[in-house]
Amino acid sequence: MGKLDPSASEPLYGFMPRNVTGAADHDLNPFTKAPHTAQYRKILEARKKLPVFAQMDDFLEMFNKNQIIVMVGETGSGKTTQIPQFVAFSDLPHTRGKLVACTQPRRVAAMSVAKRVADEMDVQLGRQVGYSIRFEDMTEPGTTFLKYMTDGMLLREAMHDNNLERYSTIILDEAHERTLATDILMGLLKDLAKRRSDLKIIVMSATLDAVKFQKYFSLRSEASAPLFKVPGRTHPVEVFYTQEPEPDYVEAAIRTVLMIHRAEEPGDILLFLTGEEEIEDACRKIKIEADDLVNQDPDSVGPLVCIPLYSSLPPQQQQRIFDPAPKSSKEGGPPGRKIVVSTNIAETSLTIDGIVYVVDPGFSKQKVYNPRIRVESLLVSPISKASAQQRAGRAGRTRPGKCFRLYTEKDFIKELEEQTYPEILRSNLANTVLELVNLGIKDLVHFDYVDAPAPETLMRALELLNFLAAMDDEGNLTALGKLMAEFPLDPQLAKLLISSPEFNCSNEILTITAMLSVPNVWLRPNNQRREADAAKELFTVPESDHLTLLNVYNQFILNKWDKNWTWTNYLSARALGQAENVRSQLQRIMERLDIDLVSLDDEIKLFLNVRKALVCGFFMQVAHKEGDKGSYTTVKDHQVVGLHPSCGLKTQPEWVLFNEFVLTTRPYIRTVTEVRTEWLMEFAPLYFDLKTFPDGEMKRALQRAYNKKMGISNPRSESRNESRKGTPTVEVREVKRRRKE
DNA sequence: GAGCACTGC
Repeated sequence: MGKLDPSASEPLYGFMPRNVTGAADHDLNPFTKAPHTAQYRKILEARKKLPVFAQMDDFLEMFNKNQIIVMVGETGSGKTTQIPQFVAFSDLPHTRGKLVACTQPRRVAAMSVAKRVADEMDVQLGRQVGYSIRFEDMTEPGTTFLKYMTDGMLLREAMHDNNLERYSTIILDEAHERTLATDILMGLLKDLAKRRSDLKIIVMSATLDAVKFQKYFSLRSEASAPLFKVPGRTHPVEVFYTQEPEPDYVEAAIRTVLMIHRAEEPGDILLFLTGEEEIEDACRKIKIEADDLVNQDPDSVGPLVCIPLYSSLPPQQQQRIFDPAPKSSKEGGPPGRKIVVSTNIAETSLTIDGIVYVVDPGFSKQKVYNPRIRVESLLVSPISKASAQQRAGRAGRTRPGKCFRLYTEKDFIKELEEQTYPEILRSNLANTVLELVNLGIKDLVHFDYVDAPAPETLMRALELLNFLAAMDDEGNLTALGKLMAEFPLDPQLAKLLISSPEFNCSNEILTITAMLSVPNVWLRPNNQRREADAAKELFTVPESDHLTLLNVYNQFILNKWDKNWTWTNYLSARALGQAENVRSQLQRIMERLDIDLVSLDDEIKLFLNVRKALVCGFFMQVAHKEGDKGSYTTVKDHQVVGLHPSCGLKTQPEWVLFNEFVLTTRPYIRTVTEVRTEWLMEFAPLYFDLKTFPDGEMKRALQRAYNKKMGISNPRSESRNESRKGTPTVEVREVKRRRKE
């Protein structure tokens, strides 16, 4: 029992901060003062069986004595639900108007864990226990004292409160996943711990990274942060390797799956492949071969269903992974089996119960960043040992299982990296650098990273921010940069949005920005490509894919009453709904920052202005047509690229501005708008400074435009919206306010 | 004439 003293004043109920034991066994709920429900007692019994529960007193002792703890617990230890509760009982944050925060890399995890913990504590979700994720704040200020949140959300909060004063303890969960946000938070918290001796920090991770984190979080150079260990609770998984390397991993995977189906005990199979196309293809082949097997030998081979799983699948189809395995085709016949063929989404984000066999070819698509040409691309690469272990673990969630690795044991030991490269080493950091500078970190190169990014990556980010006029030459954030950091957008998009009132089209740019921030809205089912392309054609604005996106969004809003509209037009209702959500969030931020929402009545002029505005954000992503084979060369980087086949442009204009550079079968630029030479020189004079261009077609084109401009002499353009001159002044003419919600 | 690993604000 805790130190219950009935005379003590509420709401402490006799608890002493940092001195609580046996916190769960009271008759009354100390937070609501209501008697505990029967459900509470029942859940409490289950909690008591968790490995971590037995270590509560040990944990509290270590927690009370130390400012920073590194904690490891394998799956099934209960750390994510229990540790934050132990901390809350020790901190009693509500008595001091503070909160305990626990971060998660994913939204669903933050939501579902918060719900579970609210039940465990016998309180209503959103009151004492809540969660906070983008678009949804399920907390009650003044009441909530235990908050689960996404790591990105805590990073946003840090921008407005550098000391994170509201929190008594911050718990970073799943730190081993090394998301960009977690990595930045680790750096910030390490520094913050020195300034706020009252703040406690717990870093929770899988076993392999613990020593690295312990060393990183040693506040005094001699002592590592203490480690608290909790055993996991999973079933054993037997691991098999191939004798020889497999030349074709998809073929080998299909063979292995069928071998399991024929020869192994009942139990579902999880096969990891790398992407949508590969998965759909493998499912087709498995289905054909399995049907063959059943036909040949119906007495010993049962039916098999093959279920694809990847993130772009509609939620309804994703749900199919929870369907039970098929029944025997006849009474007393061989049992059926379910096989899920999945991307990495089944490695961490989604858990499928009943999986007994895992087939792991050892590959996944991974993001890589090339700072030289500023391109992020996806590459099929070997996974890490940690990842292979995680995959194998998926076979042992309900009972002992087996994992078939389609590579040799020698390759596993010698060739696979220990850990997946952290995201911070594989990403374009333009956004992150803007965030860090906004957080007051000026010396980005010497910031205390867990793993420091390549200096060239940081230089590229700084260069971009400088060209966008977000930072001055001394590395300080400009007024414009401050505004840009307020938006959850890439710097180019933020700059575009902030510049758009100058062109009287901020309502339209707001829509385009939202559309560019969500997944692809165009659906193109394999067997209906022609119909889908024809449907898309009807929305196409010939000179600009950006305007096409604007058009689609506006039509979507006009037809919202029609449930079939998206479907008949081959559009993703999910993505369009997300765009609507993002748009309203961005609009709220614009209103808060007093950025005007304006439009023009004249559509021709409006569309021209939208294209001009695009130049203000994307002048660094422009390509010039070279030769007559339809190929383009990007400005400054001189990459030869083609217009992506999805591009709606009817001609091949001399200059195009693009949203992204994708490296697939060949280099493509995607989501493209035709722009004019004089716009480039007028709205990005420093980037398109003739002196900086080598001789060639591009320079000659710029020279022609320059001569023409000098000929007609336009003094106004000299002073207009120079790219390094900070916030553009807003001119409002012919304006009407629209969509004022 | 092609794709979208997965997250997050």
